[in-house]
Amino acid sequence: MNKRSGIESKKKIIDAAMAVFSTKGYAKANIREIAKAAGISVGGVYLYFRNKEELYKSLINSKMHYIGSRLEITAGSAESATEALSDFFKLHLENALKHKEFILLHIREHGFAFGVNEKRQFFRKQRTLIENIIQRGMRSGEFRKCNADHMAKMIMGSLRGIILSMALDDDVHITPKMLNEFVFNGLLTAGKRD
Amino acid sequence: MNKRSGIESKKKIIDAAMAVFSTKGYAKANIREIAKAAGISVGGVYLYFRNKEELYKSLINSKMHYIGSRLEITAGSAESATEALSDFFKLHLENALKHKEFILLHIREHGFAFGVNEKRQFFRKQRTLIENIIQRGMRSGEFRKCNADHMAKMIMGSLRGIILSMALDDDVHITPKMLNEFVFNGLLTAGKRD
Amino acid sequence: MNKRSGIESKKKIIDAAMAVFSTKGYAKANIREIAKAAGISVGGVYLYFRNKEELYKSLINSKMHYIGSRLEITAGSAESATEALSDFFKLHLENALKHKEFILLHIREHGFAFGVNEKRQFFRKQRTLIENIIQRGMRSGEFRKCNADHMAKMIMGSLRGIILSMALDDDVHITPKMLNEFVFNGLLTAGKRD
Amino acid sequence: MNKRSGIESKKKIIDAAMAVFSTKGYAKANIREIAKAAGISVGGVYLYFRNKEELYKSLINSKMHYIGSRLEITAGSAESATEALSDFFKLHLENALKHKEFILLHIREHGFAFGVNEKRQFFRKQRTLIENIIQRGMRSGEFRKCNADHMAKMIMGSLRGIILSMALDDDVHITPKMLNEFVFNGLLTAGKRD
DNA sequence: TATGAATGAGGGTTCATTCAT
DNA sequence: CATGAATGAACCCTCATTCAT
Repeated sequence: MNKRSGIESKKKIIDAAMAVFSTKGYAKANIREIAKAAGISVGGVYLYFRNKEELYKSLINSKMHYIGSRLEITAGSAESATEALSDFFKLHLENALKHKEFILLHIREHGFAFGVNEKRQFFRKQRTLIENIIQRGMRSGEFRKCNADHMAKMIMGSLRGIILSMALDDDVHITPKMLNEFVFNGLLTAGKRD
Repeated sequence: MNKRSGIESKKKIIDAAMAVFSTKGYAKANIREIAKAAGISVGGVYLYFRNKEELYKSLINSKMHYIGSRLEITAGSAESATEALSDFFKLHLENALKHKEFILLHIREHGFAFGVNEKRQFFRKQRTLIENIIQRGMRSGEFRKCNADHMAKMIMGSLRGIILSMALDDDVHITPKMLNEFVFNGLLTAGKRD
Repeated sequence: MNKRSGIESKKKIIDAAMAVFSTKGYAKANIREIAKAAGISVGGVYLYFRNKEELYKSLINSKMHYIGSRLEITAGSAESATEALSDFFKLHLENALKHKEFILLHIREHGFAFGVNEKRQFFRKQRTLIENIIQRGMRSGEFRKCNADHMAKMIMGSLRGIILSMALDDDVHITPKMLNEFVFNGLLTAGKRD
Repeated sequence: MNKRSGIESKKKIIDAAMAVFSTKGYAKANIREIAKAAGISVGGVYLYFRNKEELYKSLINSKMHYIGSRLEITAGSAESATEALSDFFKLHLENALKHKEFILLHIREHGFAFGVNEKRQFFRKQRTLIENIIQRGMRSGEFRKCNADHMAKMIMGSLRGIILSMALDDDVHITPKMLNEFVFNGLLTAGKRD
């Protein structure tokens, strides 16, 4: 019965839950293990979270807000669309490395269970960000003419997939530079492009 | 009750399991429901599969082999690298639409539970396919010089992510044409490319 | 895993549940103990009853219907109101002895938990029966003039209390004859009555 | 926080416990709620009562002694047995209205859990009181000859049941006058009595 | 082959009780 | 005296798995 500040305990639980949930997924994760990993009793978990679902949702939301806010802030301060998109990639890849386990959990349970709407919103927001950058790039002549909506969807999808690959496959590591080159230049030789 | 051939029963179970697993995920799916959906008794399932895990793995493998083989076969018959890659995309996107529920299951449980190695192998095989196409394209002068390994990883990642987006987000639908344009031409105006 | 007929198992559970519930009350009774007493596994209980509450309600209802129906049937066949009431008492006291443990449970949880309405209805029905007999008795001149509604309530209350006493206090045993004498004659000497 | 005298706190707890226990029954009542209702901390409860059981027993005993003593005192001062019994009924019915919630708790948990002996003793004492009154009445010629022990048991049982009905069924309200009439005169027309 | 009743370990959750402050 | 975070045993319920038929 070590006395800890409530905030400290809550934080410990969140960290432990993150580890366990992302390793096992929501359904297979169990409270006993989370409690143990947090160095707290089973009942202790229920002091801070009403139930398993609440704990999970709280986890997802807080992390998503944290990441989301960081991504938003940096988007505006770029000089050109190219640079903005480049920054966007850089941030996402950095985040991917930093929150690898969250990414896994996030993707794994996406579309299932709860918090679906929050997740969908998160991705949609990111997509809108990209779309805006693309339109800016087309206006400034940096980017070729294309359907910004479609392009944004593809780029966001690609980013997601690349991040997923990095999280899942140990031998995949994509740097911002590589990603830039890929997205900006495409695969064809200059002369072959339409 | 009804005498069925073993193969018939097994097939029914697999189909039912696919539906249930992809809807609920591995952990929340339960044998009772699968049996019911297959029109068979609970015990009947255990006549064909040693346990839940076995059933799941068998599912993943059979589907993965089926899809994988179809993808492999068609890869060789293209006239140019550009066409080969284009075909590859087309096939994958078609598959994605056709086996949407499998894709979801596949991604959801990827990296967790069992069958991880089989899944990894599947993706690696696909990556190698792409890598070969890229090298062929570079030799023929179709594609610009780049690190084929890196590029293959990025393309495979992108493809995965785009397929994932299509499966998860109702408002995302990417056509082969859109994907070609994106991957081949990149985002920059012709003049801006390096 | 002894194979029993479903009905046999269900009956065993009901008997065991009756014993445990009436000994401990609803809240303190636990499924493990009921299962054990029924010679069945915990999960087995849930094969026949959706949950603890369902088991309890099923118990109460079936028993109440059984007892209620027996009481109803015999009420009509009496020659006089005196005889009818006398029969009514006899039946209730017999029931009390026969279903002692149920009586305890019934009273204990009355007004609490679930099945309250069913219980209330049961008592109200009994009261109406008595009221009818009283009115018949007053019409025939057997019974003195009184408020039938009030009288029925008092008689039903008395009966309940006497049965309760018999169930709770080991040294209380009331025979139909004693009860008749009490209810019919009252306590006063003949000359003192108004 | 607020310094209170121990006695004040203890009283608050007892009142709160009475309310909660009688609403939910012993098993479902919980200390947290009692503490809250008493405006005291959880730990505070344990300063005055060793545990839940102790609190409950203390509750029952104090209330029972209080009620019991009031009933005893008034019993002696009656001029006739008829009046004594009448007073007895009046007091009990008054008590029933005044301590409705206690009655419910009392009956509900009677025969179970703890404090059984105290409860039994309480009722036995009341019964003895009635028995004495009956014998006095028979000696004075007020009451007809009967088995005083049996009669006392029946009267006590009836009283209990009537009080129970009043506590449980909203539509039952018995006045002392009604009860007197019932017990003293019985149901039969004067001429029909034996 | 096929059935489905039966098993029992294990998971989510509650709550009486303790104790550092 | 008083607090309330922490504990952990015990409860209800689920479900993969078995096996007598």
